[in-house]
Amino acid sequence: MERYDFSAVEKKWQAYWEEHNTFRAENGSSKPKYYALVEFPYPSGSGMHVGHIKAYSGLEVVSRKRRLQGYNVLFPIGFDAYGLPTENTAIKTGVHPRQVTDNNIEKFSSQLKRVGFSFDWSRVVDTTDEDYYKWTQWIFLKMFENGLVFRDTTLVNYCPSCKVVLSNEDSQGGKCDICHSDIVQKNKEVWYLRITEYADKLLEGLKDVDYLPNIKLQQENWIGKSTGAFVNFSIKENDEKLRIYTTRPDTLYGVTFMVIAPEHPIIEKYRDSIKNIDELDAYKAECAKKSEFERTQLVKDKTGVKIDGITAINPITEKEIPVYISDYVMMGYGTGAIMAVPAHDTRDYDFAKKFGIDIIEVIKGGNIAEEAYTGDGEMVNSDILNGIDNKKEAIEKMLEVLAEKGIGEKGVQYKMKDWAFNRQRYWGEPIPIVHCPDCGMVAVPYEELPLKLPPVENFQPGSDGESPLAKIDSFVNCKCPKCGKDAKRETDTMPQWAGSSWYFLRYCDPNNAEAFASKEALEYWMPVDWYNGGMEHVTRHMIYSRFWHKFLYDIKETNTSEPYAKRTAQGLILGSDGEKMSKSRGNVVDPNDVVDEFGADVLRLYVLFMGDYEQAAPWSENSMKGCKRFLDKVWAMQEKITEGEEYSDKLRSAMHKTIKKVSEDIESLKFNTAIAMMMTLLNEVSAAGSMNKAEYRTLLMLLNPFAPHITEELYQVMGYEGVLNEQSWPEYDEALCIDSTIEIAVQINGKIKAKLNIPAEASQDEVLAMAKADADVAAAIDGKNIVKEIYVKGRLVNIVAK
RNA sequence: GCGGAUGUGGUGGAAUUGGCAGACACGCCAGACUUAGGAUCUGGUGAGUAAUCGUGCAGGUUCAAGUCCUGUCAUCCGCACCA
Repeated sequence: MERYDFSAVEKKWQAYWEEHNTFRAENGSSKPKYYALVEFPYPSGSGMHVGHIKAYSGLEVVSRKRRLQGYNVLFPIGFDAYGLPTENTAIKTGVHPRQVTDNNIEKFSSQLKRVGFSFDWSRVVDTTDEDYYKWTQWIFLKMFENGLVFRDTTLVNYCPSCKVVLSNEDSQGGKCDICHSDIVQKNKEVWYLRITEYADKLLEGLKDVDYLPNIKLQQENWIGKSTGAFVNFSIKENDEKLRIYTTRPDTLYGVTFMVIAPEHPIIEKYRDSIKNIDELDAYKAECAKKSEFERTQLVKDKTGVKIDGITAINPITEKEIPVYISDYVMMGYGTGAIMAVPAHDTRDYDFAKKFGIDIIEVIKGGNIAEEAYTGDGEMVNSDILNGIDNKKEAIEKMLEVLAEKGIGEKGVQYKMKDWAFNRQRYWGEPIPIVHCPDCGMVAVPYEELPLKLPPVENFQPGSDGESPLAKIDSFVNCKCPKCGKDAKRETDTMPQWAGSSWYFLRYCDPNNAEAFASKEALEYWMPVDWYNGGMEHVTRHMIYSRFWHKFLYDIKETNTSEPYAKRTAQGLILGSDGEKMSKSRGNVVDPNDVVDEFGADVLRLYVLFMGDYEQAAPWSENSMKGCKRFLDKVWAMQEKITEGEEYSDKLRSAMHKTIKKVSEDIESLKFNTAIAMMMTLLNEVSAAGSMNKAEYRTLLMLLNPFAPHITEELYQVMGYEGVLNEQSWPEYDEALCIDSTIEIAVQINGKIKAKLNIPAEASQDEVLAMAKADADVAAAIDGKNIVKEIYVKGRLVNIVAK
């Protein structure tokens, strides 16, 4: 036997798979289909790190197992290549983003191929490819046609460093998701997708899918549905109604003031009749200086200014109440105005204390002299509601009253906001809209798609927040598709998330020139059976892509309402220092280095063995050695294989148990214990001296999805028939997983006193008799009364004696 | 503040869901083979001399608790003045 030359063997089988198109998925096959999807990478200049490898290895194992189980498997890969880092590289180096992208994709592909992933390389998609983004634009136009696209001038999240407007999702925590600079607020006209129209559908759809519970929860929280009421408060000085949203209509009797956001339009409208307008303007200016992040920090010390000239009337008590502006009320949620109930809301309480406003208790149960009471209880000081429970009855009753009097109605609000859909940068899909002075916004005709990204000299964005495209006259100036007059093209591009919102559909039929995918292909492949990716994409990419897919379903372009039947998430690989891997910390591990030193099979095995797949785990080169040793032992075992077409008596139950464990653990992402079980089997074999041909063959089959190169090679070396990847997954028999003799523990009063080898079939009485015959046990119960005897089949005996 | 997760040997982590805690692996110790070992093989390895004690901490339920209940602490990750 020669020493295992992993490098040569891995190259050999990778070449074989490529030559034989081993992992090509077949459209229209009669086999059952299985669609396993992993998140396609952003091809950055630094290449992949081992985190990518872990992210793909999970469904890689599932895919290889499914093929052995007789499925026609679609396990595709592609590149989500539009985005700022590439463009920034282009600006810095002067190399065109197209070239940068091609180089990076090349690098990523070669890294992936070296690991031996069984992707269908004939279906690679690249979101920056004209044949791909043609359909991204096409879907955008369909949305435009269906009223889901609009422009609005609002305060937007703007990153001064990247010079782009960001969505809420991209500016969480007040930091730019790309460069981590502080976000500032800017008034700008930008594009939006009306994702809020799908809020309910996105929420409802979660009932029908198999996502991990915490993934569902995160999405639910992100959508943030709340139910309550809209109530109109009259203004004493004029005919205006101040409309508010509340989830607590039960507390209307406790409303002692109102607060509106500093940007609330009512201030501008009644500017002339507000006596302290200078003071309000000064406060507004003060607020505008704060970043969104500062403003949303929960602060105990509330600020605000009373509006002198606008007084509201509580529609239930008909009492006059003051109106304040304060930055703790946001224009972006509800109506930008609130009714304040200081007795039962901590923010209103803080504000009332500071400004000396009345606090009226309307729900019993707390001590409002000390703090706001936000719990439930019996209504007081509330006229018609007195004495009833606030949750059970008061809300319902108040809603009836509001409806009767015509001053309010039931309402629903979402935390999710419409999707700011634009970047003022070059490297993205051009938005296919023309601005015509007469016709307004006009869609580029479908037959003119793709609207190609024009070549430019200078990718640097304008300092005024204009896209570099705005500087190219030949691109900007065009004719209106509707009336033919001179018009101007939109120069914003789409945000990074656009291309990834539908890529899983393109994989089904990647070369289709007539449609984003054929109906037949979608019918056959969709939905994705299992989607695995990172937790960080649960509230962005996942929500966006579900939205696009649901829209396409509604216009009858797709056949399933949900794109992903099942979703799981892998844990991060941390650096060996226990910190998140990052270039700046210098703890990044390059898969190429590992493949060079240990081989692809060891890398694959280790990323799955290092811990719970769904949990974060630190990288350890030492631990990886264990995987290397295991594969070396599997290799060395070839010399000790004896003849035998059936499992031997000695190893039969071990074989069945191993098949069962590995088969089941793969399905529940418990790769670490699946691998441990195979190691255990090999240890047992080493102790027994040998295994036979049938047993070895099964071990190779089970190990194949994890370590495909070495197992294929051994399969060939051993002279088994055909190639391994064309065989079938081993079967097990539940009945044969049981050993004939088992060891059980004997406890006296819960303490272990002895171990006993018994026949598996022994009855309770027989086992107890055997237990009592044991010398240690007999000594322990000598002279005591046996109170209770418990036998847990196959596990233990517990005798309670006093 | 709200929500979620996690807490087990020197380390990464197992534990059939209430039934022998520490599988598997790393590391370490001893031995073998070697001119050599950061290679390989064999054995040992939670703590304690012992009885015993041990799953973040304090209680509780149970014949039996890492697992269930109550309280509490710590770490990590989301969201964050959401009316």
